[in-house]
Amino acid sequence: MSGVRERARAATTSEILRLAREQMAAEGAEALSLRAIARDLGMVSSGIYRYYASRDELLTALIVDSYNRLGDAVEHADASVRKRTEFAARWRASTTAIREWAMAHPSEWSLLFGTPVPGYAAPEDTIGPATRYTLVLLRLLADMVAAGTHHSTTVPRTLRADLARLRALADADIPDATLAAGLTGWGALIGTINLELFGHLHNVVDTPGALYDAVVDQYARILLPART
Amino acid sequence: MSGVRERARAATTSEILRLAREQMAAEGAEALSLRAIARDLGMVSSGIYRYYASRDELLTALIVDSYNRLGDAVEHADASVRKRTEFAARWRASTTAIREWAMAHPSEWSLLFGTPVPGYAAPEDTIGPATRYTLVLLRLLADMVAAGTHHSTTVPRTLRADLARLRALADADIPDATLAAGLTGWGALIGTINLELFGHLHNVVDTPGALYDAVVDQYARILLPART
DNA sequence: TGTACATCAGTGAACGCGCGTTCACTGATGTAC
DNA sequence: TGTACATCAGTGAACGCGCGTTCACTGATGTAC
Repeated sequence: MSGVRERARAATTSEILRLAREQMAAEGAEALSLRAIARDLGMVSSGIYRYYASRDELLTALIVDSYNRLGDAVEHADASVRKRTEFAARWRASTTAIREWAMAHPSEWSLLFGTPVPGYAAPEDTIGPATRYTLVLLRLLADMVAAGTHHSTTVPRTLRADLARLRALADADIPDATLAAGLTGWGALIGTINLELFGHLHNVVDTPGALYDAVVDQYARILLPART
Repeated sequence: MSGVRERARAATTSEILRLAREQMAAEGAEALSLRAIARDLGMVSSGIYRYYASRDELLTALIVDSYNRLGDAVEHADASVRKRTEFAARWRASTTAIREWAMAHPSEWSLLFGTPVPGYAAPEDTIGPATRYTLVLLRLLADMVAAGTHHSTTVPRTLRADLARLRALADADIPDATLAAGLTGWGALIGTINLELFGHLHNVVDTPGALYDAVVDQYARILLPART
């Protein structure tokens, strides 16, 4: 039987995650404390250990959960574009979803894309969820290539092995030039959001959304134009 | 008189900074502890307060110091290109210097470009040093424009006020399109370094230097080409 | 359907730890006359 | 050049704090017969 106990356990487990997210939002990702979560739960501090064996394990759960939420958001945004051949619309929808998720969940974004928590090493479990939002973009590139888009930039030779691996991950025959442009775009998107969230645009750019849009447009121009 | 006392004081003050940097390198930027620094100094913990009034003040000093070191590195790299009209060489030298500094001082980079320390608000003193490395790039743009380079991309209207302010900062008549491309390039450079330093390229890109070079080249193509 | 036992969520006390900061002090270095 | 006083670097003890984790426990929920 599934049982009352099992359901209560699941409920508490996800309540812990919820409170942890709430606490991160208030105090920052590194200030996360098992004792504080227990306090919020109305439970004695040692009780948490029925659910997570250590602080690191909770941290891993949080990271996996956050990557999955980001993945959900981006997948949903891409899927919401009905005509799958409207590549520009899909690009805009997916990339905009990334920034919107970041703005809505800044502390979770910091957990994923900010300074790694000192002493914490992400286990393998995080890899799958971490690639979800990137796979949306990779698939978009693959669809574009299948539809005849191509790029002709030369690519540094040393990058080729890496690009071959990416190609395997995407499971589609995306040319090096396209993949390389995708990678640099990835850095630009994440970087622009980081600049904004980490305060570097204060007194520099008052409308960070417009700057992000400019980046999105710039890479749209690089990635989308040439067809045969 | 300058005096022995004064010189000893200056020596200790910068020794504290040196030990703080060393500690950050070992333990991460957030683990920085006044007591640990005092221990390393062979001084009782309260002694530190003769030199820095609080942890925040030491943090500020560290940030200012790090920005200045980064600024030194980038300024020096740009200045090392004799022919000031070799814009491509200057661009490559300056941007490469940024990544090299980051790789040589990862914890200081995290302090500057990673998740802000929770509860810490950077005071005004940090602004000047923080802009030094960006001013190198802005001046490069200004020199290019003065030599006849121009860009024709359309720029989001909302960004124009921000760009006007940047123009004032650079004290040169750099067109909106050029400034906008510079801003997106900024995000791409910082973002690519962050991806590398924060571990996102593990199992994705084995030669992060090549990826960074690709970004540098890409923005060289965007920023440098068209002349009249 | 009822009883005997096993499971396991949550308790409460304790461990050892390191932290930032304050405070009254000592004793050496510097300054004014 | 010598003395009297002021400055100030560094001491040592103490404050109150919060943390992660362990451990033996109680009592309610679930399971097997």
